[in-house]
Amino acid sequence: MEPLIILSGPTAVGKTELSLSLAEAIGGEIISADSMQVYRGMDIGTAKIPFEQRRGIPHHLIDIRNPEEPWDVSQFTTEAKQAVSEIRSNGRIPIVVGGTGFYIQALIKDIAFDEEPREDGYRAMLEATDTEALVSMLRAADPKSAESIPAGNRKRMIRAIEYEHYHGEPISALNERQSELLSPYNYLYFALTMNREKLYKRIDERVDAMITEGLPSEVKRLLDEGAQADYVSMQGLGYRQILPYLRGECTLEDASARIKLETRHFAKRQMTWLRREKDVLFFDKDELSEDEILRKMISLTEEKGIIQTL
RNA sequence: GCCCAGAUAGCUCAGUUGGUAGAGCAGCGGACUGAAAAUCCGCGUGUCACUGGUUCGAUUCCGGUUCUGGGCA
Repeated sequence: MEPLIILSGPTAVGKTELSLSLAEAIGGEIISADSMQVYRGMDIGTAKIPFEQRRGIPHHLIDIRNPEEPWDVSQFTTEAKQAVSEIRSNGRIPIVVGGTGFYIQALIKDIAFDEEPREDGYRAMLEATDTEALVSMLRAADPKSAESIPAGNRKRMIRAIEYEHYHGEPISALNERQSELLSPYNYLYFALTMNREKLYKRIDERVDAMITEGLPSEVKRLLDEGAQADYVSMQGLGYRQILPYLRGECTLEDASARIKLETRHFAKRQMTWLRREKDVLFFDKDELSEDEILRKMISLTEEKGIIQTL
């Protein structure tokens, strides 16, 4: 089985810093599991680590798309798997680092995504359909999903209907089948945590720093280069909330407060996700120093046979 | 100093024709299989400022006190 290390945790908990030390210690390369750092030119708002600070460690899946290009789990698993084999062929250890739990799940379970003719306008049709009609369509296409997806969640209803339309099978059946998949990786899933109040404070400080470093001009530059508000990339935290400010609809303070608030909500959702995932090994930064965490991670890595001790 | 209006959940406020109260936001919990930094679901006891009075019963009515706005001097 291919070895794989995962390092996750809520935003602003300190994943990036630790990932560098870990990679140095075990001869690893980093694969970013971050849905926003893939975009070029979106640096400040995504807290992307500048090239000069990477200590020579190769980082994969960062700056690989332009803001107008769509990016999703399916593309992530394809490219992440390529990165894994590339890293392995160099005799190094892949370390997946990031806060997008959905991507990590798809990768470690090796979920297969079949081709879909996405450009046929079917989704656009569903998006224009009113909620009540969507509910009936979903009941007909996939009664199980109709029960588990709340009618308020149009996005997931649309996906379930769309999936059945393309594949002739309910998405709930696919999920059941794939939930039993065994991972092809010999992996360790690490996650950092921290006292909530402290984490929220770090988020606030980080947002203030982003504003100081010029987040508004970064967003303005993206717009000047043609970015549209409805791009997936422009839904990112820190980007979405700066748009009304640039349109003169609110003050910078309002926008900043909004980013802080929504980033805190996001961190909370990330924690919910991680708590539910099986095999996650949590490291509490309030109880352990950076060094202690690193040492523990390394020894677990040895025990698991991911790296050999000399 | 006088007049007026307020004082209810962490915040902004609604309400109770007298039977001890409820929204939004925040906060907390949860879901999540091709947008996931997305999208969605659930959770509301708090000396109803304090203090006397009327009343079977007051957060609600009346008096006083304190505080906060606004106005007049």
